Amino acid sequence: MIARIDFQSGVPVYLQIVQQVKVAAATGLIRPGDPLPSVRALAEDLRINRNTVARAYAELESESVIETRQGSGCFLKDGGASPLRKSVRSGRLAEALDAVIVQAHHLQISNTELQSLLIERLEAFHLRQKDHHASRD
Amino acid sequence: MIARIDFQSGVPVYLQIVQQVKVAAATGLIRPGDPLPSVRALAEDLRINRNTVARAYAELESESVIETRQGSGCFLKDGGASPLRKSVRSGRLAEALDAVIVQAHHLQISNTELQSLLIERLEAFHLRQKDHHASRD
DNA sequence: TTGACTGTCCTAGTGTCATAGGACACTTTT
DNA sequence: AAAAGTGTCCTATGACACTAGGACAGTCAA
Repeated sequence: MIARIDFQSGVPVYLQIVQQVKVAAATGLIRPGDPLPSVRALAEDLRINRNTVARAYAELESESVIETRQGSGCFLKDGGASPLRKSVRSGRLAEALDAVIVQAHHLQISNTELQSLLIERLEAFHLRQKDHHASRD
Repeated sequence: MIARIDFQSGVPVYLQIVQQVKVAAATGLIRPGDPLPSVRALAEDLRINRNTVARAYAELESESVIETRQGSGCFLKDGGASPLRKSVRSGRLAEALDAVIVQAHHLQISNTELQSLLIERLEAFHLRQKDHHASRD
């Protein structure tokens, strides 16, 4: 199962799918070339409408995360050179980080704690990557 | 001016106001006890409806960022002890960081670059804080 | 008290999200 | 060629979020 939907969260279902596919790609649960579940199959698993899954996949394709081939399915793209310039990519990430910094302030979490937490989460991610790698052998 | 609205972004206007008030509070542009612009005044400045501002302020009050007094106005609260336990607060921040990590992966930005960028943004924040502090003297 | 300010409630219009099902084009397997 | 799988497009519908304007309620100073 590639995704779990939280209907209480208020986050649109199709965006939850988008995010979780990205996580699966980032952790190596799915790899470049791997097929994603078919639109109908995933819709049935999650008990949602085909069109909701289709919308998520369309969004992922527009972000160059996946590739869809009419009639055969959707596949994870290999993360070859991003179409965006480095400065643009850094800028986007900077915006996200700024938001996290503000959130940390209101959660009364210090800058050093924030940095430690980032390292901790990065290590957690690395563990998941190794885990997925091991289960392929 | 405490906020600028981007009508193209797709982010609800009231959430943009919420976020920017939090930024203003975090950087010290406004301080505990300071009055916020009145609902009508800010609405006129931003050329949006009163209720949109009112909703933003209601959201900020529910998060204990500001305090509203019927008839007299809205004021920034002092960041006294958060009602949430430390573990809950760390957990929330961890979720936000996880999202950033995934985003970084798809932007092809390495872990070390991510850590450097965080430090860079923290320093930028610190500069803004000192700047606002100086302009009060 | 009066007037001008404050925030708040109520109702309505507009758009988005998700659901639903039918029809279509394409690919792969039989 | 036929069947079964794939993604895509279309329309309709219901629920909810967002924005907006009018009316209302509390506060403060002249």
